[in-house]
Amino acid sequence: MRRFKIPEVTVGRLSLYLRCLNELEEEGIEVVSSAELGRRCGVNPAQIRKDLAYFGEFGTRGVGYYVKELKEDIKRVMGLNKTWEVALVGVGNLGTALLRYKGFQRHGFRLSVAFDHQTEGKDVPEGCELYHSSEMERVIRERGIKVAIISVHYSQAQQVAEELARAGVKGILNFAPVRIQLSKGVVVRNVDMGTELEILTFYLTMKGTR
Amino acid sequence: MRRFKIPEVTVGRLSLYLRCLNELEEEGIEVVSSAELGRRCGVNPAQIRKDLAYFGEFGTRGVGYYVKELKEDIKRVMGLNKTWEVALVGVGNLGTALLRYKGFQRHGFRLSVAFDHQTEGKDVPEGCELYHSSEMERVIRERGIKVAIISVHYSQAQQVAEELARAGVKGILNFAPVRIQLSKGVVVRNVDMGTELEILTFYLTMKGTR
DNA sequence: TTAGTTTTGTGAAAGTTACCACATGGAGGG
DNA sequence: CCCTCCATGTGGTAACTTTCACAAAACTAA
Repeated sequence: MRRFKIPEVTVGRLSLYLRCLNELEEEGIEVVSSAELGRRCGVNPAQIRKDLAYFGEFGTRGVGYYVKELKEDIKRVMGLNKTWEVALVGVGNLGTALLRYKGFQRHGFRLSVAFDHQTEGKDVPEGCELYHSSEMERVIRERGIKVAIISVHYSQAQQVAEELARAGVKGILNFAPVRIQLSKGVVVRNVDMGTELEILTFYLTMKGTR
Repeated sequence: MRRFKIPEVTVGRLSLYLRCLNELEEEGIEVVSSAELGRRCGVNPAQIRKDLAYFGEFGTRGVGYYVKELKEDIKRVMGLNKTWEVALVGVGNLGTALLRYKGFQRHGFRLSVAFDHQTEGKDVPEGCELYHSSEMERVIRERGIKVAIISVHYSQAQQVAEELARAGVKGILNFAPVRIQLSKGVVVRNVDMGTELEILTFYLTMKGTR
């Protein structure tokens, strides 16, 4: 079974496995079974094996998976064996926090450029260059950046996304509470914190909390 | 068809419909069909009707849905007809940004207390009180807060979650890159920005970008 | 009242995703 | 070398989600 249509849930779990494998490696564990991995990250063992089977055969029957190897295999499959340059658009509260967020680096992402309508008085971390929005298309095109984060006001998100697409960006992580509509060719993922909280309160309300 | 087990995707879409209904209301549109609503938020009309059917009959055949009514119905179903007090734990980069994020208020959430190990020199917005972590369990219990956001370092997330659960919190929105494990009775939702970016690069890699 | 139009609510089909259960094959011991 | 043990890889099935398609209902107009 090899690379056809991979469900999104599977890809999300790969990322989860990766994190878990990193922990195992830190603990000095060299081999892990799908049963143990499943226990650790709360996924059914058969599920794990099926997920991995989309991409090849990584395990050894009767033994399990070699932690280091599997980790590298998943990274390769997900395109994480190289560093990705990422552009961030919208250096407000959230944008600033994202720029300073250490987690991205750990995953092999480098937020190397940021854009805003207002560059005065904005403080970006070292290694990141701040440009005025009017330079966005040019800079992104010149650097060949393929991934961008949108953290602008929701009223501008759609427009910014379209501009990013024109500049050659192929993947967008959108924090604005809007479902961005783009012609295909660009992958958009939405992180909507308002919705997340609402899903939470829904379940609390169902269970009669409060 | 009425309240049994509601799929999580359905709940997420309810939140989406709500946002769309707000826009319709602002535009002065009073009635909307599932077809039009579906077009606007990119969801199949039958899907919308099925989603709503879990909770009752809100439409009028041959007419559609009254925007204002449906909005109120969805808000009621999701428990959004009242304000929820929310506690935030971990006032670092991300925590600070979340405290200042205006989006939560719009959805009827009030971040009224924040906790951190280090309260000196932290600047929280008006209307929000900052306490030392050692006070967390007491303050949350006294105020009867049921919802919390975790934005601490991942190494502390599990422990904080357990403490929150002891304090009576029933819903947790976790921004730390860890799958929190709690005995049932508490709903946990994870927002993992690293994973989101990884899913993005996976699809770019598949499509041969770069 | 009746005929015509429109859009809901929903049973059933189609399409996905998760899980079970077991044959398969590698590893190690005797 | 063979036999046993063990965990993978996978066919089949169950569970769940989405979509189709149409009867039922409401509104309109004559």
